[in-house]
Amino acid sequence: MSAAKPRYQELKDFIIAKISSGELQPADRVPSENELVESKRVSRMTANRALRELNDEGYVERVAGRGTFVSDYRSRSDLLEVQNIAEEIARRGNTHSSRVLRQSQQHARGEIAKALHVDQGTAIFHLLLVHFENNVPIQVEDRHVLASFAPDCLEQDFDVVTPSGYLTGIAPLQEAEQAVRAVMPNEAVRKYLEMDTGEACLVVIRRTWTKGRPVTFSRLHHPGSRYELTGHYTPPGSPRTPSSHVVQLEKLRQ
Amino acid sequence: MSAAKPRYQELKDFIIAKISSGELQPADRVPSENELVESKRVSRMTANRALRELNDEGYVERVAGRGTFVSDYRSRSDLLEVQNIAEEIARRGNTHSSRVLRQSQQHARGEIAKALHVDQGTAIFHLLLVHFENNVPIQVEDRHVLASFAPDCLEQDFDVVTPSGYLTGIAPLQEAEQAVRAVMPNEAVRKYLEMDTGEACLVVIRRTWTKGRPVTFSRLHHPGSRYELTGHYTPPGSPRTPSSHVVQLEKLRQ
DNA sequence: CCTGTTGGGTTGTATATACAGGCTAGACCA
DNA sequence: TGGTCTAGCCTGTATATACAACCCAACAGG
Repeated sequence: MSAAKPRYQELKDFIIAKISSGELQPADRVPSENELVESKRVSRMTANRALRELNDEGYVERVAGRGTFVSDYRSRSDLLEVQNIAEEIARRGNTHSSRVLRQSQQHARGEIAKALHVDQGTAIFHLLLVHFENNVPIQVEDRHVLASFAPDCLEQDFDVVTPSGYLTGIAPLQEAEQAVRAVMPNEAVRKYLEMDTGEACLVVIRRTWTKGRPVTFSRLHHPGSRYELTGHYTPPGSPRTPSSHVVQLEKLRQ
Repeated sequence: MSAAKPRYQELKDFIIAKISSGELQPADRVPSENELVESKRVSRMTANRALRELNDEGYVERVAGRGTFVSDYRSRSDLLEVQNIAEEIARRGNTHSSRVLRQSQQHARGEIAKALHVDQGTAIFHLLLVHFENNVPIQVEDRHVLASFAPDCLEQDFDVVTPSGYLTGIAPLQEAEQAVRAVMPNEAVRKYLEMDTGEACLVVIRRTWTKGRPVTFSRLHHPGSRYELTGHYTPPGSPRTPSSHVVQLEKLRQ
């Protein structure tokens, strides 16, 4: 039922389509609220909501008294929305594959128990994976999953892991926290990623949540020379309302 | 003129205050739209806008038919909003100081000219700084500022840099892009940060914008073992509307 | 030529009203 | 006792209307 889409959302999509197709370029003028009222037969409040949300999301800039203009906020940064390594690789036109190095059931301890909000000793399913981009090893993933969320893990053969980055039975990334740190890789990671000795490693520590509970805890190792991690930072009080400050500095727990 | 604050914003602040004071705990019920209409004497649309924006910003969760509830989204992550190293250090109760190692005028080349959207050869003011936390060197900053935005830089003595992380005459961070990569530090950085050989370095590449134009380009070097960079990732299609996915993986330009 | 005014267009906010649809507790019935 | 139904509350959306503040260009007067 496509009619279920709210009209303000249809308006937003209409304008986003014009921007992403290039019909509207950065700094171009976007139809005013009253123009949308006439052309799209909506009330001014509906047009207002559509344009305001597009402003909040960084697509356009609104200036009281002048009008609404396409923002170059998004084009300033060529950040891509990357949900997982497989999508990122696909976006580059390359092929993704992965292989399971180890699978076992373990008991949660220390950092992992804490991250998953469970007691020490809770059953955890552990996977060690390598992801390939065009058959070049590009990421070593160390994934810990709450066994209660993946009860059939040990029975299955994970010779090929689902490329979208989640195990069978686990919902795709709905929400995730990530932290990055620079470390020197251990022997195994260096071997699998074919890294030079002395080359630093960028480790993404990712925790995913399902229905309000943490269910996976992963360490994603990348060759530091090949990848970087980027984000966007908008301090509070800046013109854009959603608090989308994103990249932050924190002291490591000692 | 404090009366200039819109009523929907006053409503939002009122509820945020209750949440941050602890009067409202996660999963507690937030007054419904109609209750706010009565108690705060606003129209239902105004109450709706306040609650909807609080939902978009992750403070509350709304369920049609049941009500509005305090979210634990923010308490899940202990991320801090960090605008600059000085604020971060102050937040920990430590004292920040910094020292200028070098100051000079240079000409923009390559990466810096591109980042600042200027032609090769444009005048650039360059600073090399060390930041200290309780007199422990903790960050080496390599800052490039458009000379046209800081015309009096060379005349001044920057023996102590303004701790808020900006030069005299430059507005504080209004908007910034950051990228992170793991590298091995060069001799100077290693020396100033008192790092071990072989210890990786986490480099934040930061570009700040003022009035829509990039004005500074910095490299912030941290000892990889002491700091980490964290962010929050919310994939598109997730319940919260603002596209605040923030931490992303990108291939380095080769 | 310069300056001050004014009018029309634009966004920002606020209200009153209306209907649709989800959810739940309690009434009601078998 | 147990299942079903409904009234009432809640959010989600949409419209019509109103006023304030802002911006800019056109115009009038010195």
